[in-house]
Amino acid sequence: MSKTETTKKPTKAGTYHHGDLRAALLEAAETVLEENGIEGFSLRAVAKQAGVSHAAPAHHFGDTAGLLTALAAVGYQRFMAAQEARQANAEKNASSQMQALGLGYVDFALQHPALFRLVFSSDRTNYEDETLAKPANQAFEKLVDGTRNVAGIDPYTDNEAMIDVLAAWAMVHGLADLLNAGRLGPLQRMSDAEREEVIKKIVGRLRR
Amino acid sequence: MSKTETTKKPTKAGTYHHGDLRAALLEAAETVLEENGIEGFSLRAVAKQAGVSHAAPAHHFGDTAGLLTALAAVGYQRFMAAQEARQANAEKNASSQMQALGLGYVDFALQHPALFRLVFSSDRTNYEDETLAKPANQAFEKLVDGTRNVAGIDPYTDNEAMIDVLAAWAMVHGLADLLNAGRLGPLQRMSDAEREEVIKKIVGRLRR
DNA sequence: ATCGAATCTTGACAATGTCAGGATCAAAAA
DNA sequence: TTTTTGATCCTGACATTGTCAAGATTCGAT
Repeated sequence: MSKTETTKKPTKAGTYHHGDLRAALLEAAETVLEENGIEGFSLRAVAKQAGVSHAAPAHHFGDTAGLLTALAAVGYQRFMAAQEARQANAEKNASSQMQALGLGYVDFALQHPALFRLVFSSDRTNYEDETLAKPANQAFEKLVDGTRNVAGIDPYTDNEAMIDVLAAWAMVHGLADLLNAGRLGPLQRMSDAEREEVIKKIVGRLRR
Repeated sequence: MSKTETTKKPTKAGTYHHGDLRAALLEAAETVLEENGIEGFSLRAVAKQAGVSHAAPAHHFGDTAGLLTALAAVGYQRFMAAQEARQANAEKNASSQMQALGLGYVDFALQHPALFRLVFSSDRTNYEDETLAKPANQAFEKLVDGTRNVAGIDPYTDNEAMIDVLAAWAMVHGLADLLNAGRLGPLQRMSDAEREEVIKKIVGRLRR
């Protein structure tokens, strides 16, 4: 950014070294992913979007799986941000906060469809990588916390409460994934408000 | 099969024309899909597996999306077969038959993981194609029928019953998808019998 | 028996992921 | 200040992929 202009300018910034290419590549990757979908994702398209050579990403992420793994970690930030936004606008009692988690889950799927697939249904991410496993566990912990507050019991010590956790996760995830896949035709064409009411009713089928 | 052996033998059958290449390609495609996963799926690998030239599939399916769409239709046959197998071994009352639908759903996901993804979470299938839309609707009708038998009301005329349909679908689909993605660690390492008990408990959270 | 259409092959092209080797730059070492 | 070392980024190459065009082969109807 602050470097003097050199003769050749292989990058937008005019410097041979980019400065923060890793972050720029992640941003470009998110753009390419949302535009082309996960099956049309291309490493070279990411490089072009970032204005660097086609082999540049390898130095920061290794291969495609490495880049997609790092991008999935970013996806979890978007995911938890969507949930926290819902929680901030919801009443502070346990059950409203729990419902907000579910609505945020669906929000994320609808606002970032390709990222949602990358995070939850891709073979090209490596969950053994700590940079991805950590936010994934954080997101799960939010669900466990919410359930603990509603049920009044720690799911890690009470099996029935852990069943509640898994049931809530499965229900909301299935709803989000089917919506994302366009498999719930009538729901897709509703207004946001209408759809939200139906979603609340569906999730309301979750009882003990 | 019954043709006389010709001099050159570009195909396994020894004939220039294969006879039923379309079916052979579908079979090969299913093999390649389960071996390489959906993201490693390759048209040329399918052709090689079937013993024909790399461009042969185009004459029967157009492009990759065409082949995958036809393969997804096959997937729905596997899917409904898994459900019917469960129903055949279940008690004949409405609620047991409904539970069997769910268990068959999960069976399909675990027995055909890549096919499951192709059917439910792929951008490369065309649901406007009648050959795919038809079995998809058939599968949905099985769910509607099951719910009608349990609730005693037609979901197409009663909104609450349709909510039941969607809730059951979302719950079971989410469970199957998360299991398929390996995101439910503890459940994965259980024996089939143990896992089935937990699954029944989770789905049991579905009440009205 | 012949002709047209369907079936399948061969060859080519652009695009892709990945690797090897070289160019450039920043910052520590001298 | 100069040198050096390692990180950063580029160029070029290769095998693989999907798709198209054109030719070869076979089937079926006339």
